[in-house]
Amino acid sequence: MHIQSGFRAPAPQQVKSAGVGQLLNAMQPAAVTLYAPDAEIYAQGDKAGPLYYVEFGTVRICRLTADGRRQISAFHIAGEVFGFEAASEHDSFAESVDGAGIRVLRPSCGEIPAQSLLTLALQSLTRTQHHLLVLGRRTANERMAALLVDLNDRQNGAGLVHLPMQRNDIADYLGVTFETVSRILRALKDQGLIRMKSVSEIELADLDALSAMCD
Amino acid sequence: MHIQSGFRAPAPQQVKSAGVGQLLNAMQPAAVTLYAPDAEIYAQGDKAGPLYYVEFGTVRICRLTADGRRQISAFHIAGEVFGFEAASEHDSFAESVDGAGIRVLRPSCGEIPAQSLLTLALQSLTRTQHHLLVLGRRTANERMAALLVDLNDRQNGAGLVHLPMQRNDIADYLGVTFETVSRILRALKDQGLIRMKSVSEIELADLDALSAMCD
DNA sequence: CGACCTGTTGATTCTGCTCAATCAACGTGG
DNA sequence: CCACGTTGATTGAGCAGAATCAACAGGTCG
Repeated sequence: MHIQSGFRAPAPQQVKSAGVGQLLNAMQPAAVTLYAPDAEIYAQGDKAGPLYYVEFGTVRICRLTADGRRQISAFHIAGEVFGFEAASEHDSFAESVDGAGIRVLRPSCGEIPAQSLLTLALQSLTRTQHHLLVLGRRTANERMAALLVDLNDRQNGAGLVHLPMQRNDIADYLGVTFETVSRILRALKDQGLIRMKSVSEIELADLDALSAMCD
Repeated sequence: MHIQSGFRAPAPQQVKSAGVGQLLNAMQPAAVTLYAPDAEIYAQGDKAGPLYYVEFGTVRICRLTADGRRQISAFHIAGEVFGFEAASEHDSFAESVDGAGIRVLRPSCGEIPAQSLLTLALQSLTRTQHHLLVLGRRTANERMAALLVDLNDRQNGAGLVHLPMQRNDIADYLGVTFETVSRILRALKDQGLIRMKSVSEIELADLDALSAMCD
């Protein structure tokens, strides 16, 4: 369930990803829709086509195995676009993580600007390939470090990382269990690499060391 | 080192992936270049731009961690196109697995057909996301089953799979060690799911069971 | 207050890695 | 033709990292 809303973005400076600007111009975004935490944005099997622009909040893109194991392939934060798919139906599904504001971009008048869409798809591909390396060849500690460094880069880069998602989501993104996430954070804290201001606020005390852990 | 060659494709029926046809027409492919096994096609840091069409043989797309661990993000076989990248430089590298014949597609006359390129990029993204699920949430047995079923689909689908790559490559694609690959194949054989005609020829004795292992 | 949810921590198990030996296939040179 | 070295695949023994099972603490909300 999602609620139409005239919500305005609380984000002070809206940093759009490269290529997003053109797309927004060409596709005249709809009003912002607010999705409650864990609300479904689109489901596996839904007709693909419209794209989604994150005004604020965080979105997770997921897949399930037949027996219910979940893998989150990406988190999308404010300023990013998601929802493009090769087939006519979505084969992954998207959910709001923490209450996200989304604008639907419909290919209504005129045609889809393939060029800027291509740019976004290639960026997404690059990041997914990088995540493959993380899941295939890194230890749990290194995976966690990779996430923290990545979030730091995508947030203000000031060394204070906000985790909008909970442990379960982090676990399913990193391909480990949530207990392991907890233990890894504890270990990183004990090593002095991070300081935990709160459950969802982490200070990267030694950014160099963390970066070195993930290339 | 690669040798210019007037090689002709030994593949009897050349099955092009969806979207490839248009691209080939628009980009007038160059002559086939033969790459010896393990020969580099492009390196990390190389200027990106040209695309590559696999005439025959197999190509691997790789990334390395700082300490040398390798992850293969994809194998490309005859009829597929690879080499598109978001940035201006490749951040992964491509090598011939078994002696591959490659045509370079240069965006020479006219501009790149963004629409068909987008189709390919999205297909690549979909497959990479699916592979993420395999690496993040599947056991070694399931990963091997996934590869066998995938190769079977992309080859003739007749239940007799040819492995053009060696154990080391399989391991780095599946995110396990080559010893584990060996053991898994042994286990699948003992369970009667596969029969090993040779080191590189595997008969899928129970395709249903193998498919069930990976959704 | 009690039920519930999230996160943390502990004890134990197990999957897959590491280290290592063996074997088969091949090519080379005497 | 055969001894030798090399390379890839298989197999074994022991270990370690992460999963599983389980208990518990803190916070929120009815």
